[in-house]
Amino acid sequence: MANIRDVAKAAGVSVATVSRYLNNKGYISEEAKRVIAKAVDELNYQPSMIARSLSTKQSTFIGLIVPDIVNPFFPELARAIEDVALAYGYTVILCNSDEDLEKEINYIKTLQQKYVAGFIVATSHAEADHYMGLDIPIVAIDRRIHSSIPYIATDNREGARIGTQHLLDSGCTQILCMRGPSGLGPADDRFAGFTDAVKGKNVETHVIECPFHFDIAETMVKKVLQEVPIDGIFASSDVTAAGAMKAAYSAGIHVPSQLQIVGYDGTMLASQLTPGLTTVAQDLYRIGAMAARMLIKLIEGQELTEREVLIPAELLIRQTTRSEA
Amino acid sequence: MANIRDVAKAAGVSVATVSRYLNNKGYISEEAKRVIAKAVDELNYQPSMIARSLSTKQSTFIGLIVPDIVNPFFPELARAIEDVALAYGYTVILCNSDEDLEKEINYIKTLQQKYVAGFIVATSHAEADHYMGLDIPIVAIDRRIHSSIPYIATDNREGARIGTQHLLDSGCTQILCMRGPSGLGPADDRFAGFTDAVKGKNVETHVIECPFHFDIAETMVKKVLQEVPIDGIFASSDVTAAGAMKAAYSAGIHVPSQLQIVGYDGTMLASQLTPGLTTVAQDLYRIGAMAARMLIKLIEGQELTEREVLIPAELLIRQTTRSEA
DNA sequence: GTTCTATGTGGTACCGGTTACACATAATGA
DNA sequence: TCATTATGTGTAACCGGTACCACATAGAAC
Repeated sequence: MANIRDVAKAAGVSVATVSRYLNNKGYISEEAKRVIAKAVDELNYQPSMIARSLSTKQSTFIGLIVPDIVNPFFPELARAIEDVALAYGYTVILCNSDEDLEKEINYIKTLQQKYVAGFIVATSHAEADHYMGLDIPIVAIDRRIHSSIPYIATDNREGARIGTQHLLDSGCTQILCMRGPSGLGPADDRFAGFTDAVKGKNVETHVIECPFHFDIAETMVKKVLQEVPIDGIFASSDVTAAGAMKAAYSAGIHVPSQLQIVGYDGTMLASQLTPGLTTVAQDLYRIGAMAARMLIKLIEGQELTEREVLIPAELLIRQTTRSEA
Repeated sequence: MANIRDVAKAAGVSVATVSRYLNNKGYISEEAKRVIAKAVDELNYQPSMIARSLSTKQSTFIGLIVPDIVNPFFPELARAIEDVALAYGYTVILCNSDEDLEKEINYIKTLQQKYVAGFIVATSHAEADHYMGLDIPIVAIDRRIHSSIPYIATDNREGARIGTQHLLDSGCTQILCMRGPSGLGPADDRFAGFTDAVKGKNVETHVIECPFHFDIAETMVKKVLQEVPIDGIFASSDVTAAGAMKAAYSAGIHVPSQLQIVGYDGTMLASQLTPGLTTVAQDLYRIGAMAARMLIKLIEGQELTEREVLIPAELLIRQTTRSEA
């Protein structure tokens, strides 16, 4: 592979001029541009990003740290991030943290060695110390890390309120709330939204704390259905809602005529279930895209207009609820 | 951040000795090791991978090119690749090609500039020219690129045969095969497996060609159900099977008593549907892990024992089929 | 005519590693 | 005893860019 000196020689100019040409920096005559362009083309020259990074101490890598890409919540986010990163000439590095603090710290260390330009992080650790020291831009998605770190997420509280309200509007009077793990920001927010919606209303509510896991959700709901009469479920994720649907099916309870269910997330899963799952959809793509744009702004030294962005959620009414009021 | 010269100075040795220490190469005295280790520790020194790459022309980046990470087939693959990459000190770069040749070529060019060590590619382009020239190791997954490129996939033909046979064993006599796009390797193989299973048997078969898309599958199956009597469906993906389930539901046809369905892939979706989808599971994690291990072998100059690996598929019997023979 | 500024170009130190080579010294073998 | 080999270390060129600085030249301003 040709290097910049080869190009300079072929074009009969200095490396400095070639470098200026490549970066559109400083003065270059039209004649020089012409002759360099020709040389670049003839030699099929591609500048080495590695050498450039070494020299500028900057790179075009973005580290994306997610708990687990297999969780259907993250691929769409990753996709959005990748799309805008590509548009701006960046490349994304995928890291699965498994919510493991040590693994996460390790990744950050490794990627720092590789000169990543910034991080987009979805994590839930209370300890954010390891993020504070490093002088690399960071944007948090889904879960807030620290007040000093820009943060983008769905307006979970309002989203959950809307979802629960829909259950109310559809005639539910005995509602089960499958809240997510307490202590986890988004899960807490959604639970708060649920509470907002039912407060003062004439409904009986039951609450269980359920991890975002299909099998566990199914088992827990099965048990609840045997013990308490329920005509509506607000699940704080599509996966747990799917578990609830399965539990209802096993118990011979028909959805939505006997039991109505609202999920949360708006993943593909919700649309592909039978019957289609009514869910509170997060605009995952928009969150990811915005996070990427913000990070790139930070990387390129621009000021952020907002440091905390809440994206509204949208209720997608499908077949697990009876929409007539 | 401290560099190697700082460490050398602090330890009172030369940079060459420090470099040898870092790479476990050549002779170093125990005394030198001790004093360097101390300096490294005190300065919290981390070698720059960028500088190392520039010098050695090697990197620890692996490019993973998939059509779309949102397709539930790929996250698990990506996860496996990332896991073994991490174990070997590599980092994976995520690229979505959208099956777009130009985008793919662009990615390859960009990543070459960034000195990636190798590629893992899931693509379906007939033209593999752009992969031939580059002297970077490549491993293909799911879809064969070229005879010269190592390839790992599920034994799709045998998998489809098993899945179809299960339908036969469960008493189906009028089977619809929802085959994938013709010309696409895995889809063709699965169709061949279907044909293997029904050949010479006393069954009536119908075949439709259906892209791996939920809505389209639903629409197509709805139409078929109106036109032909069917008691079994072999879908060549879980997503299309899910579409078929929805179509059956809309038509008031009960699964599995009136219609049995077998999917393909063994994604999360299959297990989270109600009723649970019987499916031919690919060991995605194993495919990914093996691909990564093969690629790393290639990168590190080792010989491959096998250049083509077919991983057996496994039938997961759930509730969309009646297992009694 | 002199000073200033805009335009254009080249030389080269530097980023932070690796490694070929030179040069020691001690131990081994003939 | 002398040649050979194993062990240990340092110097400096090199990887392929960037960018500071010096140095032209030409036209404008005074």
